[in-house]
Amino acid sequence: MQTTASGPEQAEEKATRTDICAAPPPRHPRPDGQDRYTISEVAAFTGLTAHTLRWYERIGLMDHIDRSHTGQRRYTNRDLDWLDLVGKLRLTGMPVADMVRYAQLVREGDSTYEERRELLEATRRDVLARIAELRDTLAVLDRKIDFYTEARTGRAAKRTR
Amino acid sequence: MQTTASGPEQAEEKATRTDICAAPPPRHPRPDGQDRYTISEVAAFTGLTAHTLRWYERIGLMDHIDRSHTGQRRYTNRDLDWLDLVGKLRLTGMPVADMVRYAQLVREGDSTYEERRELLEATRRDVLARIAELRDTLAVLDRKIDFYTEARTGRAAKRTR
DNA sequence: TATGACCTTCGAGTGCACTCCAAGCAAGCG
DNA sequence: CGCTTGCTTGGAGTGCACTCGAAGGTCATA
Repeated sequence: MQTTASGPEQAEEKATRTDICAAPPPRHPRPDGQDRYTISEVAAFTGLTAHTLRWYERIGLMDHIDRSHTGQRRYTNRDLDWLDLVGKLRLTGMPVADMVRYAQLVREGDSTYEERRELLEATRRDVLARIAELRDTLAVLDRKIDFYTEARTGRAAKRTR
Repeated sequence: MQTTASGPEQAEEKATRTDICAAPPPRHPRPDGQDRYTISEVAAFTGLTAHTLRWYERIGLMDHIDRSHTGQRRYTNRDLDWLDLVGKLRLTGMPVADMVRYAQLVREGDSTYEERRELLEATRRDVLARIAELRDTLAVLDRKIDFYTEARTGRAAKRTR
């Protein structure tokens, strides 16, 4: 389905994993035009490794990717959109098996709309819950950071770990 | 491994591990009073297994826990507080190794305040970033859910909340 | 005094999500 | 032509965070 206006933060996170550079959004402009990207182009664009892209295909997380006359993978913009969604779902902590399930439903056609909606709604609830947890954690972190900051500036406070 | 009799705490542990349900606080009231909890009490309270609690101690994520005269672990309220923090940090995706590092700093005493503060601030930034990512993902999910919902009702209401 | 729940240790096993390897084919370049 | 680079495959290896097993000790209750 549609792409997103989604952000550089995905590419950025991936980049952080491989290089240590974090400053400028290393957003590879999607090489628009011909809709037939090699695996290394897609790797550069998504931040995933070529190994991982092949693995995604093997486990059924992606449809069989189109091949060139010599058997090399040629990814389409549609594939890139799908990878974008997969990246987002991955951020939510959704297990790969569940994403594979969703991919299967998509392959099975329109009759699976209802089940897809349910799966997405369950995911949505998870995301909401996780955001709440993180906010909670943030409050704890802030309290501790305050403690250490105050200790630094000389004020006494009670001992925390 | 014939532990069927201890039903409630096992069921509880399973539940905590599988659903990340956040609605009703399933908070075991902390058994206040004597400050000397057995490992299974702590397991029931935290949702971790006894195995995991021993493992945390082995890897240095917890101080050496006090023992009874027969060598059994006796956890204090202070240990419970620490486990609470560990649980929160775990939710942020912080690697166990980093938590061990923090635990070491705590053991090393007041001179490590500054480093602890830095570690916590880095974590805080991570948490903020993750919340932003999740919000972004939520927007994508909502758009897709809308699509499926409209497909079902043949064009209908838009989602609120 | 014996049963059975619960505890101890160390070390090995599990599941997930990659991550890498080896062998081999194909294309572009000097 | 040989060299380099990059792609293909199936299968094996890695790192993390647990998770479990085996062998045995302890303790309250019947």
